[in-house]
Amino acid sequence: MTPQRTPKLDRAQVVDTALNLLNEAGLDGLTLRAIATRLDVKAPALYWHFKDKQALLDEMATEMMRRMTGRAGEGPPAGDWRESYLRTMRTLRAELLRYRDGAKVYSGARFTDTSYAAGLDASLRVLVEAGFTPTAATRAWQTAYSFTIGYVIEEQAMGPNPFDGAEGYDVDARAERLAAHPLAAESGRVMFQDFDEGFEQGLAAILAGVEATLLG
Amino acid sequence: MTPQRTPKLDRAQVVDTALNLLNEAGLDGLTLRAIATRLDVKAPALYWHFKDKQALLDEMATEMMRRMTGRAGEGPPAGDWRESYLRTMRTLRAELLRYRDGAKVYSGARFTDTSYAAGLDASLRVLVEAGFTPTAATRAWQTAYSFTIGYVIEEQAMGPNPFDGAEGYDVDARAERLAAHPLAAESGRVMFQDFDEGFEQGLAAILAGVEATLLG
DNA sequence: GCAACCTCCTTAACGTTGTTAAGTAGCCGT
DNA sequence: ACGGCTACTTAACAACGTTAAGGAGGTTGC
Repeated sequence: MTPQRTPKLDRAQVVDTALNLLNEAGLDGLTLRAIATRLDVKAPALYWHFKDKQALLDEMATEMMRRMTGRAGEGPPAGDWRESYLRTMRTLRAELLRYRDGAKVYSGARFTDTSYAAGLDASLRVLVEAGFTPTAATRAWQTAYSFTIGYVIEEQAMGPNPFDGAEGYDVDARAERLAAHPLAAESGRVMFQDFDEGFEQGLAAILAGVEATLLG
Repeated sequence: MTPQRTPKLDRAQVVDTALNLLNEAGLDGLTLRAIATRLDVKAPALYWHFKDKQALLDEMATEMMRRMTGRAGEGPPAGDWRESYLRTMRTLRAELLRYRDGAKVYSGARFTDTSYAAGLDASLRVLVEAGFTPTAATRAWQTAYSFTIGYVIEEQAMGPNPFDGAEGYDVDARAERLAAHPLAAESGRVMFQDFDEGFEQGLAAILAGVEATLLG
């Protein structure tokens, strides 16, 4: 009589639904009851599959990471280490941007398995084969990684929201408030307007600096 | 008879108490009721001074920023732009590290006034006077800023907690799990062990890269 | 000298959240 | 046919952010 309910529920299905809901409702709207309703289930049912909400968030972050490393292998093989390095970080940013508050969810979580290790290992190996010591390769990776996370957090907090139609930070109003500090006022237009360019220029600078200071 | 209650309560006092509580109880423990109890007041009283909890968090972030820019002017005057750039970011990191979950609180908030503008303007002016265009100066600043925020978020999530005695991420256990990926395994020891060095090396790389790619 | 008023707080309560306890329908092996 | 596991439901709890209503205490107007 009831239309037909999916007979079982598994972790992957919960995670997928939660990621979809994240995009539509944001991190605030991502409640266990809302997720459960989408799955045609009551909230406590989720506790059969996850220890608590944080475990679900951790699994969501892990799934984001899996999709990211899955995507990193696509396309023509990267030429030198520079191309590989840029591509890894661009893919990371793109994946974080695919979800509303993606960077916040991602940075607040711990991975639930070691599936990230293969991708990380491959990225580091490219650097080591190009002449970096293992330590220097790690520092190079970590530097661009931290930059990307920090950048996207700011971007998702301040930029226009592609999921609902929310406007971004009002840079003109900001510039007016800061009229007494012309450089600071103008900088808002640079920082909060073209996020792609800001990311690319920052990443290019880091690449150049890593090459100059960390490559043996 | 009662020991003596401060007769009035003002925003600054609330913010100061909240920042202290943040260090002792963490972001999870930072509830309006807990803050109010410390101030010898009931929770709804806080709504007289702040529109809602986010407004209090915004004010806390603004206060952190004020303490940071206040501290940035100390010490001998910076020599060249490089020293100024490094000092600004080191001060930012140090201030974020002074509070438990400091980077999370800071990055999730919007400033409540324009008091940050003077410090930002000064930092940018140093760069412009050194030959950066205003746009390039902004990008240079933004790159190191994003890196610092992202780095400290990771640092406070994974590192040992100086406030309670919580141990950091178990790097040896991690290395064991990742035995199949030796570079990834070893990288954990580099990334999660000496956070000061990781920050300094990343910042040095960014400085060099910014000089090479953004300085006219 | 008293009433009106504003400031700043309290008491009480509401709706929502994550989470736990206890029970139950369906299936599976024996 | 029966016990037991799996996967859920119903009911409830404590804690949270927040709002409504009211009250104590000083200040002002007349």
